[in-house]
This record gives sequence, structure tokens and C-alpha cells, in this order.
Amino acid sequence: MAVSDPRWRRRKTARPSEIVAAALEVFAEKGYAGAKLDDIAARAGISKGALYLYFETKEELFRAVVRDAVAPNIEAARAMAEAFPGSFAQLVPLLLGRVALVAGTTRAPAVAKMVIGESRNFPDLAQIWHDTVVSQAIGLVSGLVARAQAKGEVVPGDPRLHALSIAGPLVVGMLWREVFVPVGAEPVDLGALAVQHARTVLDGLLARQEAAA
Amino acid sequence: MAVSDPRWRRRKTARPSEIVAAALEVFAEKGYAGAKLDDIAARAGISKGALYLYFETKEELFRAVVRDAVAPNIEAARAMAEAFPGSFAQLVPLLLGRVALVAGTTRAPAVAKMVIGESRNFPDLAQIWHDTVVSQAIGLVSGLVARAQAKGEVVPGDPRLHALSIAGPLVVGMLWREVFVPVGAEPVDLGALAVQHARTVLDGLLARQEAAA
Amino acid sequence: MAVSDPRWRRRKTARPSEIVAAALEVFAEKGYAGAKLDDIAARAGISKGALYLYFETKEELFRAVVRDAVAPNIEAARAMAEAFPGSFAQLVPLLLGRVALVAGTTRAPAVAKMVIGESRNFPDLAQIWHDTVVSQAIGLVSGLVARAQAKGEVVPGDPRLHALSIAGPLVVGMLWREVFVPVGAEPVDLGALAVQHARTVLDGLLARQEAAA
Amino acid sequence: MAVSDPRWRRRKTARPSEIVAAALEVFAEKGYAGAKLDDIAARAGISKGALYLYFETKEELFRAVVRDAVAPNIEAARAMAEAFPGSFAQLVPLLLGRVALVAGTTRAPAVAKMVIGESRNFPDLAQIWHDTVVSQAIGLVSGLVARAQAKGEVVPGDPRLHALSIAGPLVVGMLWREVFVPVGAEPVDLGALAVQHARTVLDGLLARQEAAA
DNA sequence: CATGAATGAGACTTCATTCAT
DNA sequence: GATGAATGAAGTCTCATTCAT
Repeated sequence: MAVSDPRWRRRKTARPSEIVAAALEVFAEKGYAGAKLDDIAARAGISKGALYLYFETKEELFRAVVRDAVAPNIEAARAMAEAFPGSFAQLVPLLLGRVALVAGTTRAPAVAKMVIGESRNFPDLAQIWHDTVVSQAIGLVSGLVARAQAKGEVVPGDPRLHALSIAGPLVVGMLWREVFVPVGAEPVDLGALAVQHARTVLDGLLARQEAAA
Repeated sequence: MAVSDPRWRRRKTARPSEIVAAALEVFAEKGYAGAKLDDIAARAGISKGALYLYFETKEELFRAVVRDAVAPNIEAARAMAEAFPGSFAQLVPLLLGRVALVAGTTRAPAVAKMVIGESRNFPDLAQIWHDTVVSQAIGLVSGLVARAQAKGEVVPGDPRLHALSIAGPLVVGMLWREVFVPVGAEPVDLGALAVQHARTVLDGLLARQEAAA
Repeated sequence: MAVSDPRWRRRKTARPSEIVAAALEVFAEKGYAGAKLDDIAARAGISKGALYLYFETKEELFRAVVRDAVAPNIEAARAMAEAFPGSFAQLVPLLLGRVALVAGTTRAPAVAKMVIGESRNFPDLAQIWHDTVVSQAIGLVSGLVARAQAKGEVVPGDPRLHALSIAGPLVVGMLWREVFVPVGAEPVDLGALAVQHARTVLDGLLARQEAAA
Repeated sequence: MAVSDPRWRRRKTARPSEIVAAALEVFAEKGYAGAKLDDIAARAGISKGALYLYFETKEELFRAVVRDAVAPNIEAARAMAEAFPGSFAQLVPLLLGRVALVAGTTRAPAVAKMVIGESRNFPDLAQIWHDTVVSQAIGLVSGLVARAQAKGEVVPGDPRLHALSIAGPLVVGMLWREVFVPVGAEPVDLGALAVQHARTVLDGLLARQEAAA
């Protein structure tokens, strides 16, 4: 019962996350229906039956995969945005850069693709993503926009649509990577996109102080 | 494309547009795997067996659905863009408006969702969409951008990334409609988005002649 | 579409009862859990999948088997008893003889065995049997007893318990056949049992008019 | 049967009566196939693996359950009957009363139900029950009948069928309790049934000395 | 052309049994 | 002795596809 047993005692604790990781791979590759539990089990290095020690059904496993991909980065982004001392014009490139980074280093885009594809079959997952990811992100950005508008930093207009103007291109870039690059499309440099689009959209959004000059 | 095939052809060309329409509904609603041929047949008002008079397999039917949604609008847009006499600044709002219109009145967004979700299972469909829809669209816009840059109308920068800056927000708006509105999210007014984003992105993209004034 | 097509047009109508008959055999032989749908399908001469054209689940098929065994004979017995012009003493041997006959020529005892064995897993089937078979039968007999008691034909006592005295031995004889004869037990002649028990129990039940003589 | 096995035996003999008790509960409730070893282990307060220290297989455990329910009461009844000094007419009510008592206070009826339901899957258990319970009981009673017939106490007739006349109603009462009362049927008072049926059947069986009077 | 009953491969899921700890 | 995580065979059920009518 020694906790520090070097050899795992049937690594009960590590398993679920290993399984979720394996499942993410297979789901991302084959879609929900196309993913066979055999494949997932094999990739996780366990038997098919063992999956059921940790997840009641395939659906439950899918939900776990999607949910586990949700939590981390959003809150971090919000904290960063909220704590940021500089101006709107300084914050936007930072945020977009961070998104590009996350999109390039995590499987979040793959999960997004799955959520899009299975949104009708798993409406609650679409809801979860809406509530905890997309809506949060849009809300965060449109809140920043509204505040900047109040200070005269940003031109008038529906803040939510402005938020789409800001974030949309990167989202499309992510999906491009996930969907078209695997079939031979020219890759998109998300970092460069973040930089260039930040410049462009800010030029369009910022109130022209120089016009007064 | 030969119209004058001597023998009256029954497969894929003549009758089955209602089948494709019915299939589109079901595929969009349930995804590829979730769509039952029974449902499709029922919605098309024919027997399940009759489907096989027109389409060899479910896969073939799916391909037909995706392909049929591709052809029309892209070429129209290209023709319109090519024939347009005015400036880049005048063309962009027109194009975005047209995209918003098409997105609002056709099932193209639903098909896009399907392509995204099934891209790994049907790489050739992703390819087709890439080649005939997305790549064409991006190519069209980035070509316009490059030409405008050559004329000094548009600021420097990678034209392809500029094209994403221009088109991305509307794509995201489309997907939003398809994915999140059905689960209760606030709808997006694509028309308003087109107008506002066109103004914003053009402000960011256009070279500032007025600054020189 | 000719209705009188000599060769069945995929004998849609005959199938269900054939399947139920096959299923009865297998269920009676193996019990509910032990019966494999493959076996049932094979014995019915169809494929496993075809079962599902007629019965939604294995459970549904089991219910059909049990239900189909219920309907016929009870009502016939009741009608016969109700229409019988003679005395209680004449009716009882007739009824017991009929029960012995039915038990010897139908699969009712097998179904009874199944209902007993699966009563906890399928309480509603036990209920159905109670309501439509056992309770009816007991009610029928105890009603006759009560009427005969009112006429002074039968000695006092709880009519329901008297009904058990009358019917119990034959039920046990049926179960004996079903359970113990297959493992080598001495068979029971149900006809002889009916005759002898009728005489015995009537001697015990009938009020002794002759004693007064 | 050698009691003096030198090596201390752990299997089946020593410890596991609580296991058998727990298993009896679960088997009676769910049937053989429906009973999960997990449930049995849980109810016995041990781990699933520990079951295998005492019973080689589920089947073995089931056999143990059935066998353990067999031994006790039969031999007691036989001894009682054999030692009984009084007449047949005095013995029958005593025996039936005892059966009613045992049926009301032990799980024997539940085991009987299991044996009936699983007789085809476990013919040897049916055999065991036949040999050690039912056949013994019937043999005991029919022996008493035959002896009483020889003494002129009892009317002629097949002693085995007479035995069914005597014992059948109580058996049916037991099964009624097990099968139909749980689904809401009117309970049967086994004690009252024993008393009333004893009177009835004896009146039918006893030779009428008084008729001669 | 059209129907729809039939097929059968294959998926998810369960659970008795094993075995490293 | 005891545990409980792991296994894998087997069963129910689904559904794309076929084919007799």
C-alpha cells in the first residue's frame, strides 16, 4: 500500500488520461462513428474491455475527450486579458499570438473539428463548447472592444461583430490546418496570420487620432 | 460534361436531384454515419432499394450531395468579380454581401460542416472542396488583393493572409449558425456582419491616400 | 400484387408465428438467457437479422412467446364451465381431464416453466400469466366451488384453497413432466392422475348426502 | 465423504457458507444467468476474486447453492414419518403442516423455482433434486399410502398419484408465493391450506368405515 | 423501374475468469 | 489468503447492400 511504489499498482490513476489521449487521436482521425473501440484500446495499450472500467460507454468517452480539451486555455486567456495593463491596440496582437500558439501546439483544433462535425448528434457538447469556449472567447473580446469604444479607442459598431472580425480569420486558419492541409493544401502560418491580421484589423478598428491632426 | 450522351442515362444525372436534396437534409442533420438510408429514402419518398438504382453506395450518394452543393455559386462569384469595373474598395463589400446572402439562403453552410467533420474519412471530398470551393475563393480574393496592391490600393502583406482577414469572419459566422444557434446561441446577423466587417477590414487594408492629402 | 400468388411473396404473414414457434422451442430448452438468437433464427430458418424485422428485441420476442401461449385455452375452459348443465361433481372430472389433455398436447407446461424461472426478471410476464391464466383458472374453479357450496353440494371452507386442492396436483404433474422426466424420472400419466385425483378430491369435497340416508 | 482428509481443505467445505447464502439471495432474485458474480461477492462482503478461492466457477457455486438447500429437511421428515406411531390419518396433517412451515421459513421455495427454471441447463441439478428431494418425498408419501392401503385404511389407487393428490396443492402454494405474490397477487396462507387440504384429501382417501356402519 | 424482405458482417457492451500485487 | 484491474470470448443489435418478385 506504499504510495511511492515504484512499479505502478495497476496504474489506476494514470489510465483515464492515457485513454482520453488515445481516444482523442482516434476520434480526431476517424470521427465519432468511425472510431472503433478496438482501435482506441489498442492505441491506449489496453484491452477493449478495460475501457469500460473507466468509461461507461463510447459516448461517455467521447464526452470526456471533448471536455478535457476545454478547460485549460480559455481561463488563462481571460486572466491575461483582464490583468493586461496596456491599451487595446497592444492587447489584440498578444491575444491573437497566444491563440496561434495554442492552436499550433495543442489538439484543440482537432477537437473543434469534432464538435463542429458532431454538433447535431451531441448537442450538449456543442453547448458546452459554446458556453465554455466560444461564447467566453467572443464575450471576452467583445467586452474589450466595448470598453475601448467607451474610451474612444475603437470605432463604433456592434462589439460582437467586431469580435468576429478580430477572431474569425484565426479560427478559419485553424480549421484549414485540420481539414485541408492533410489533403495537400498549402499550409497556413498561423503566427504570421496572427501578426498580419492583428495589424490589419486594428487599423480598421482604431479611431483615427491622426485624422484630427 | 458531354450533354449529348446518346443513351438515356438514368444514373446520377437525370432523376435523382430529389434524392440528393433529401440526402442533404439527413446528412446535415445526422452526419454521415448517423444518416440511415431508410431515412433518406423515406424523405425522398421512394423505397430504400430504389436508392441503389441511382447511387451505387451510400458513399457515392454522400459524394453526390457534397459535389452538387459545390458547383454553382463559386463560378458566379468569380465571373462577377472578374467583370466588376469598380475598385477593390467597392468590390469587397459586394462580395461579402453575396457570401452572406448565399450562406443565408442555401444549405452550403451545412455541407461545409459535413466536409469539416468527415474530412478525414473522405479526404477526396475535402480535396474537392479545397480545389473547387475554398482554394478558388481564397485564390480569387487573394488575386484581387495582389492586383490592388500592385495598383497601390492595398497595403503590403501576404495576399493569402489578407484574403483570410477578409473572408474568415463570415465563414465563422456561417459555422456559428450551423453549430451553435441550434443549441440556443445568440444568432449572428450575417448581413450586418458582412457590412460592418467590410468597412473594418477595408479601413485596415486600404492604403491611406487621405493621409497624404 | 395478385393476392392469391401461389408462391409466397416473402411470406410476411406466416413469419412471425413461425419465429415464435421456433423461439418457444429454444427458450423452453435453454431458458431466456441461454437462448441465443442465432439458434432461434436457425431453427426458424431465417437469418439473425431477419428476427429484427418482426421483433424489436429479444425481450420482445420472449414476451410474444409467452403471450401467444396464453390466450387460447383458458377462455375455452371458462365457456365450457359456464355452459355446463350438470352438477359440480360432474364438471370437475371434465375440467381436470381437459387440463390433462391440454398439458399433454401443447407447450403450455414449457411456457409455465419459463414464467416460473424468469418471474423475477420479467415481472410483467408473471403478472400477465397471473391475470390471464392462473388467476382466471383459480377464479373459475373457486367460483364453481362457492356456487356449489351455496347449493349445499360442497363442504364449507375457503373456496380458493379448495380450488388449489382441486387443481394443484395436475399442475405439479405438468411440472414434473417438464422438469424431471427429461432427466430420467418416471413419467406421470396425467390422464390417470386427472381421473384418480378427481375421484379423491370430490370424495373429500362433496357433502355427504348419503351419510344422512 | 471421508471426514478425516488429512490436509486441511479450504474449498467448499470449510468457510464459504456466507458465500452460498449470499449467492442464494442473488440467484433467487435474478436467476442463474442474471446473477452477477460482482453482486454475489458484494453481498457476501468479499472481493470478486475471493470467490474463486472457494468455488472454481459460477456453475460450481450455483450447484453448491442448490445442493446446500437440499439436505436438511427431507431426512428429518422421513425420520419423523418413520417413527410416527399413529395412523395415516393422523400423520398426513402433521406432514403437510411441517411442509408449510418449512416453505414459510426457509428459502427452499426459491431454490425450487431456480431448479425448475434452470432444469434444462443444469440437468444434473434437476436430477439431484429429483433424487434427493422430490423423489424422496413422493416415495415417502406413496410408501405411507401403500402401507395404509394394505391395512385397509386408504382406498385403492396408484399410490404415487395419491401422493401427488396429497402434496401437489402445497407445492403449488409455494410456487404461488414465489412467483405471483411478488407481482401483486393475493397471498396464500400455506398453513391454512395445509389444514384444509389435509382434511379434504383425507376425506377422499380414507376408506369409509362409517359407510359400513 | 420499383419494392421491401432478407442477409451478414461488424459494432458496442457484458461478465466470468485470471493474475500481478 | 485477498484484491481488483485486466482480459477476451460471446451476445445482442444495426444497417448497408442484395435480390426475388
